[in-house]
Amino acid sequence: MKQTFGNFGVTELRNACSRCSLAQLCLPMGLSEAQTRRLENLVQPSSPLHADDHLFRIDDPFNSLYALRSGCFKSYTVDSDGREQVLGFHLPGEMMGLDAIYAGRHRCNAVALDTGTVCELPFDELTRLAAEIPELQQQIMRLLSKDISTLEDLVADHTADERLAAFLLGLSSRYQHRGYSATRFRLAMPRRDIANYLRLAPETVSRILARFQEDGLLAVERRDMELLDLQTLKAVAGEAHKLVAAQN
Amino acid sequence: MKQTFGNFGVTELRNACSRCSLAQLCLPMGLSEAQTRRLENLVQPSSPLHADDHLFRIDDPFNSLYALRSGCFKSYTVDSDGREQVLGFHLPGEMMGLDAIYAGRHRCNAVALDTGTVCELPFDELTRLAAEIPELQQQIMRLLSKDISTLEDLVADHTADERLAAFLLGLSSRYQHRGYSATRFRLAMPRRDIANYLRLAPETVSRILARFQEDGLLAVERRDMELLDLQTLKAVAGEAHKLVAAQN
DNA sequence: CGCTATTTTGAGCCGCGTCAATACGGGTGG
DNA sequence: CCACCCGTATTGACGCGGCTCAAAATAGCG
Repeated sequence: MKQTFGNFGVTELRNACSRCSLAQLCLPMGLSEAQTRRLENLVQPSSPLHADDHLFRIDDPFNSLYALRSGCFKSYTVDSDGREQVLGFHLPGEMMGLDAIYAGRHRCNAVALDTGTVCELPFDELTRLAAEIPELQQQIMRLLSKDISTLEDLVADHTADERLAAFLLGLSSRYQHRGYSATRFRLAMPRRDIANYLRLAPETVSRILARFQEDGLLAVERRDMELLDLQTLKAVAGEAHKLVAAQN
Repeated sequence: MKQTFGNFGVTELRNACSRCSLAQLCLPMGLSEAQTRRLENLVQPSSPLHADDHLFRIDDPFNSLYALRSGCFKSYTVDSDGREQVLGFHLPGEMMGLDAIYAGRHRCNAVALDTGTVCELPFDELTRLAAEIPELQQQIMRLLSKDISTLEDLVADHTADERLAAFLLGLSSRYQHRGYSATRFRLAMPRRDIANYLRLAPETVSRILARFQEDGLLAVERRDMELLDLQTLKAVAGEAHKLVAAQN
């Protein structure tokens, strides 16, 4: 029974916000049942992306926002010297492409770090619906504003220790909100990407992780991370604990 | 004739977007004459702020966005160690408070660097109007998205030279858009604030300015700045030339 | 005309980047 | 099942950009 055809498939492909477990983290947050159904009608079907598949690239015309449904994505720019600048990691329920609204073209690349699916939201339809549903308009603005807050935290100049501790705590918190363990998780990204995101060298990340492990703050084995002392990690992160390490 | 009373004053106090020279940079951008008049009806009168006057502070409840009408403002946070983190400098026509939408409370302080006036826009009224005027809804989202783009540029890790050159070019461009000289302007902020914004030490900013001057790229005397070689400055700024050095 | 804040200049140092070598691990083919 | 390969991660040695500390110039202001 591997293949089912007929009009059965159409509703299968369409991502139904009203039945999505992420609804309370994602765009439908705060919307009524009826409003959510109107929103889900504009979600475009999309097939899964695999590791290294790009969702969009710099200068692509901006037509849609994307909500991540499963998997983990990375957004990044490439500067004039050809060097990558990681802007954020995205977990299920988070939006991608928000920075493209202003210029009308994508300002960064978005690539899958593992297999995942996205919900495509055509922007003109979305804004039309937002004009009719005040709660949706409000929610879009809140998501945009949240991205600004996150980036404001990221630009603050902190030491390498503070940045890394804050990054791990941010991931922890985001996994927890999604129903996963706050203390044990698998890093979807290589050290190089973590380092780049935090504006550090990969060697520095490696050394600090080793030291945190010596100090009993965590246990890390390649991509497998276990946070052992959240209290001290928060102290190390200092003010940077607000660095939720997400968004664009 | 220094004092005029009576109902004459009421319309004086109200800031009329339709007669404001900044309309094409600010929120009314892209709005029709009629739409602009509806917008200006919700602008709250406000008296001028002087240097060091705060427009809002961290944790103040968020009720309004503010558009700068004249003067120059600085937004900044204070971390757990009591150290300032400058988030941006704001010129006339730019918005302040956008990062507060998400949390419902202000996430930064906004302070006047010199005497200036702002237009207060009550956020609930603004969103109500935005639901009726699609162009306004669009414009608000564009401004939010622009802030994200600006911060994305700021987080990129560049050398001190690149950062400072990009900062000066960003100011130049913003002054030019407002009808002022692109090459001669007065810095509204002390070195300390410039350095903090660029995540550098004030001494570093001072030294680099001295070197830029030796190299004939600019002439600077305290707050008075003249850019002499935009071409080379752009080359120094490299990719960072997009750092418009503004917004939140 | 002194007082104070700002800016500049100098000297030394340290956190983190760079370079280089090694270790590890997962995948592939024999 | 093992040998090999190659990308990822770790570890060590060293250098440098920019920070810190200190002090001198300069300007604004009462």
